[in-house]
Amino acid sequence: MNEPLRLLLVDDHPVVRSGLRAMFEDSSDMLVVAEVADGEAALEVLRHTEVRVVLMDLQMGEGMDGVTATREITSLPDPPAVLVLTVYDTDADILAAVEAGATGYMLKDAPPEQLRAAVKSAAAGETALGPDVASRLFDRLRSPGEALSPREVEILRLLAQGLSNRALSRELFISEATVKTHLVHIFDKLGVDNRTAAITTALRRGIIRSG
Amino acid sequence: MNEPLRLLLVDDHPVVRSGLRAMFEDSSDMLVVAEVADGEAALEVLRHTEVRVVLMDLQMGEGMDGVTATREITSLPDPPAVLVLTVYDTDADILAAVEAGATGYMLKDAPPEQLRAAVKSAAAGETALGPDVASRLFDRLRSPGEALSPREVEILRLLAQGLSNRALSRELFISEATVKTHLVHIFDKLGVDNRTAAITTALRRGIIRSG
DNA sequence: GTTCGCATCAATCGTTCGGTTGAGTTCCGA
DNA sequence: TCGGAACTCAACCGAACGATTGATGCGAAC
Repeated sequence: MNEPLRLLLVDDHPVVRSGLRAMFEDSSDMLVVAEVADGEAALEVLRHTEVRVVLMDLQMGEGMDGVTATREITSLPDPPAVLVLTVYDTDADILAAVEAGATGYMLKDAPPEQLRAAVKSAAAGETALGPDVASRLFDRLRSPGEALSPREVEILRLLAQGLSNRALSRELFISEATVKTHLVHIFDKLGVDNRTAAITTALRRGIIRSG
Repeated sequence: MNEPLRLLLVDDHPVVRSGLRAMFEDSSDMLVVAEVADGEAALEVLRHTEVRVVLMDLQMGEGMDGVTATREITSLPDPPAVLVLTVYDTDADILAAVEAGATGYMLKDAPPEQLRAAVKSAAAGETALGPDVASRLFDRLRSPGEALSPREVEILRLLAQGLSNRALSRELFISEATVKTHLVHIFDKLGVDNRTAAITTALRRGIIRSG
């Protein structure tokens, strides 16, 4: 362990970047070689600088978002490890990051030692998950949670536009009775009992997206 | 300006706290006298320590949330200024903080100089608002009768949790009739005719956030 | 000192929603 | 070929929702 671990910080908040920098500069075995505010800049740095671990925020106001950047980075030849560092532990974010090739997923409320340990794990190619994250992933895998059928997702998507049952039926060329049947199944699978709760739950789980 | 400005940092993220600390320690005219992770701890510190400005995060995983803490702090005798520092600029967050007595409202993606300037403004008793925040508030004041009232935003926020009218009335200690009246106004102002459409419209406009 | 916005409550009424039960189709895999 | 999952439809009913009308108190603005 002669050479320090070379890190790249990607976060759109100056406050967070300087906090991370301070945190890692305490360790003589780590070196922050650059810090940038978005995905494009991260890729640019990686083009001409050797980096072992990228600390990646997911939500970035403008520019390339974290998931996209992670996907791009991990598809590079001889890529650095990407350790996602975010404030959200929602299923949608976690799954998206893991699917994009993230080596680890930590929450920003983690204590400094945990973060440093996670960076070292990531550098060694090991998966590093925060405690909450690990349990959440585990829950998900253990109980498939009754996956929604394609038709049900379609209903949910339109439901989130604020359509009534009648409007839904017209949009999908089915009867209102069928719409209601689908809704019953959706409510059941999501563990809710009305359409508004269904929408927020679906958004949280990443089943649908708003916008 | 002999004595440095005494600051208290309240944020549940160690990373952010150390980032803020680093940011303010660069200025010899500011001094971080303590940093804590939740509202209760903040109040405890204030009991025996003189502080001029409190840097307050709104979202804190456990313990007293930022709005409540702000309300408590500003109701103290000879209270310090509370400068809210968060990542969200939705009407719901901003209005709640202002109602609670916050002196300023800044976003975490603000550059260091802006943050330091905001702290000084707050210490002088002046309101300090981030650019996006200011324009949001400005829009409201410019068009009264069209923008949602604080109460309406509050209703909307709970509505997005999937609560029924009855549940809303219980949560807010008002009658179901009043809830319905608010909903009528909300629907009217948002140009929708049901609660699900109201939620998605409010999310899209940044009036509330999901999660 | 009156107007206006805001928040509160009440009563009524038609509509929509959600729960229940039951049943027909197709299609795929065991 | 049998069974199950997915999608479809129907009828019923109580509960929740949304629209309407009307009313009170309060504070800030003008």
